[in-house]
Amino acid sequence: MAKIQNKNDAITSRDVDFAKWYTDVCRKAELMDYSSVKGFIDYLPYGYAIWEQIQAQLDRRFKENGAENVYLPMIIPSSLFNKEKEHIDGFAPETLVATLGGGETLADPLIIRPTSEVLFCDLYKKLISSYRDLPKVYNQWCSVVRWEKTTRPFLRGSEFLWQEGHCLFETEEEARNNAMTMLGVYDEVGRDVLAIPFVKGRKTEHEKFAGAVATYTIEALMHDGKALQAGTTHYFGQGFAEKFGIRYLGRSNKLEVPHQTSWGVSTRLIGAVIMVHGDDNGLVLPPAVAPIQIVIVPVRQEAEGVLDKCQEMGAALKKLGYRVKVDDSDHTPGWKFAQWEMKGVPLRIEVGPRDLAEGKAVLTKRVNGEKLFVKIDELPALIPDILKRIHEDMYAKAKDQLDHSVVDVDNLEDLNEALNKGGYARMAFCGEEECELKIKEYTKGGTARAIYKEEVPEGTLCPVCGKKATMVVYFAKAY
RNA sequence: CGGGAUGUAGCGAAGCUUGGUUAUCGCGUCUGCUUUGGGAGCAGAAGACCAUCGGUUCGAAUCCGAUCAUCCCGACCA
Repeated sequence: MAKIQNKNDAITSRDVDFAKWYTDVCRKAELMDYSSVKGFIDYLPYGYAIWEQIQAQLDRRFKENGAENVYLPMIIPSSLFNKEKEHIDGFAPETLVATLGGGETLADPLIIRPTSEVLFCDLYKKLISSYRDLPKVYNQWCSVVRWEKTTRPFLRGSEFLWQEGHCLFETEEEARNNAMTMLGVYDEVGRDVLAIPFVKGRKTEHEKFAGAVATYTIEALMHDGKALQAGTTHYFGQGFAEKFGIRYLGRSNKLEVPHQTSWGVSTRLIGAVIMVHGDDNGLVLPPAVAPIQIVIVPVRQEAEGVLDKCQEMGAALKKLGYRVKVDDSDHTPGWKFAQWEMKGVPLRIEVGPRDLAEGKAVLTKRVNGEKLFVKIDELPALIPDILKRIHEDMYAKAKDQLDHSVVDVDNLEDLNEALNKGGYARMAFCGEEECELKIKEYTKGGTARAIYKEEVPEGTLCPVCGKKATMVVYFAKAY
């Protein structure tokens, strides 16, 4: 029987206080710590290792799609930043600006990048002169700073780690395809790596990125019923390129302006993993990003052969490429079980004298507590399938929750009721900003997350203004 | 940025109303012995400029002011 949990180690129940549960998990799974500057966090090894796994998975796919990595400065001269009016109107309120250098006042204050559109434009202006220089598919891994008013670990920080792809193409078609391709990459990483299903689609005018022609998004559903924007891709048209004077000599010997895209995901994905999969025992990590995929816990490790067997199994599994930890610390087995559950390790293997005698081991899946009794000799051959099943179970669980949350409504009262329950509600509307703002006010925070369909049956009216509806949109309350 | 709450050892708290020797307790940590299949037991030990700065006072964790940080609820955004 489970003993009474140590009060100090217990985390707040998910259903009692979801926000508290979230921060408890972040702290107690040792993902991060608060730094001494508001909104800036210390990434601890276990949390950073998750990010490294996510990075590796994304980076490989970006490169498969033609991306090359670059690194641009973290500061932008304000004179340069101010070139694109629509863009700075979106970002100016949340920039951090350096005004002193070496104790001297800077004539042109330096903005710590909140995003690097203008730096990429500045670079591309120098690099592009012929259609032969296109396309350019550059990506940057870096951190950006936005002076946020309220912050939460991984979900919203004054500084966050991300990647930003910035690309130039000859034609609108190529550029639009790139925005969709990268949205597909994000969606795939969600499905195959993070075990997170997304709602995806174009953003409404009101929600789109400052300076973009079109913004596309992937939106996840958290366990508390709120949506989380997990990544966006943008088609910029030629707006930025024109402002920054990027031109090239085209195939017909005329000066042309390239078509531009950008795309990004951030450490917010870590927050999504926590809030989609986590439970009252702590973190639950999908095998593909877990810093430790398998933890081996010896039981009565001082007994003849137990620890040796564990080390031997650990070494064998490591050799096969798995991330394995043999916990030979002198805590009790019960403590270790609880500890590694807190940290979300997908698979636990227990080996004790009894198992040893029978040549077996006990396997426990973090996602559902399912126990398997397997022969130690057969273990290496069974692991791939077991981890695959864990991933599939996690995805199915999340997909089920997402699918069950979606309801179709056709008036404001039903929309409000649906959004208060949590999850997504689909409703036709006209797409006008004014109506979107009214919806937000009426539902106390409901926003358009993504466009579900770009067309509606003949005669469908917007429930807000009564004019012709033009689209069906996923609405939700969001982080 | 508005409303609310909080800040005392690595963690969680008591003490503050009504100022007064050496700041209390639990967990964790360290040492030793016994333990080990769901957060072990006993014994001993170490660990705190009471968030920061300033003020009131003979004397401040305690009263006053400012600042900083964290959490929650709004408004704003990845």
